[in-house]
Amino acid sequence: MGNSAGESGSLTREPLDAARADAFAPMFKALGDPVRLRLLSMIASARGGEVCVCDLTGEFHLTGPTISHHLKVLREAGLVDSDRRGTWVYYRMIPAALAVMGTLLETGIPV
Amino acid sequence: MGNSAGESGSLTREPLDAARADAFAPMFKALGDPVRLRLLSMIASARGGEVCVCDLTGEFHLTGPTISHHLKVLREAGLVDSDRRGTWVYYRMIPAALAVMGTLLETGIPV
DNA sequence: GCTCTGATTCGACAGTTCTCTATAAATTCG
DNA sequence: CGAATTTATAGAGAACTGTCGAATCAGAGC
Repeated sequence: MGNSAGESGSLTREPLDAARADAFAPMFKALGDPVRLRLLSMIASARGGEVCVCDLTGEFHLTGPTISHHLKVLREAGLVDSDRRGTWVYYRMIPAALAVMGTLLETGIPV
Repeated sequence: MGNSAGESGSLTREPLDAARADAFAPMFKALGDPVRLRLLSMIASARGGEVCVCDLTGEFHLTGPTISHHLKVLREAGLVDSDRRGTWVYYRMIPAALAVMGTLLETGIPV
């Protein structure tokens, strides 16, 4: 890839350059809202690897359009993908995205 | 700790409840800005474990107050801590915070 | 085709955020 | 003390965000 921020990609190894920061920040930003964090968690932990929007909406005291908006933010951040099957729309996680973020946050300190 | 979201804490294991989402979202939100992502990276990767604000400011095309604002956001999110020694203020990472976030993002899928 | 249901888009509004300038606080040094 | 330096706070303005209600789009089934 030829980047200058280390192959491990960890934030703690060396300073992130501006271009990479611009690329990664939107992912963190997408998770920076409690509703989206729960949505992603529901999607990521769903049995079968995907979940219907109809099963997400009821878990929040929010209208459909608002849930739809948050799902769009997650989608545009590259964290999830969706596809329609008949009447319903199913969302699934993009595992590589979470992996990238997780790698960025590695401290090298055992938890 | 007696939580209901699993000891591993991973987002992918089971859905995050609202209270935990409220607790964790601000950390992600704090990293959701490219300037703060770079600031945290500079702080986290600094030799000696800490860095003087005077060494951060020059790396951005932003005024001092703006950098100060972003550092405050990182501090209030619990990601960094600061202390003044003489004229200068030094910031250092709180490693446990990054570890918590990293654990949340674990997919169980080897990178 | 018409209607019903599920999901998204549109338009609006209150609240928040990012940035700046100006000012203030903390500390050192003469 | 007074001046210089470094960092933080206060206040303001433009831009963005989260939420809603209304309208629209996509399919299923009569």
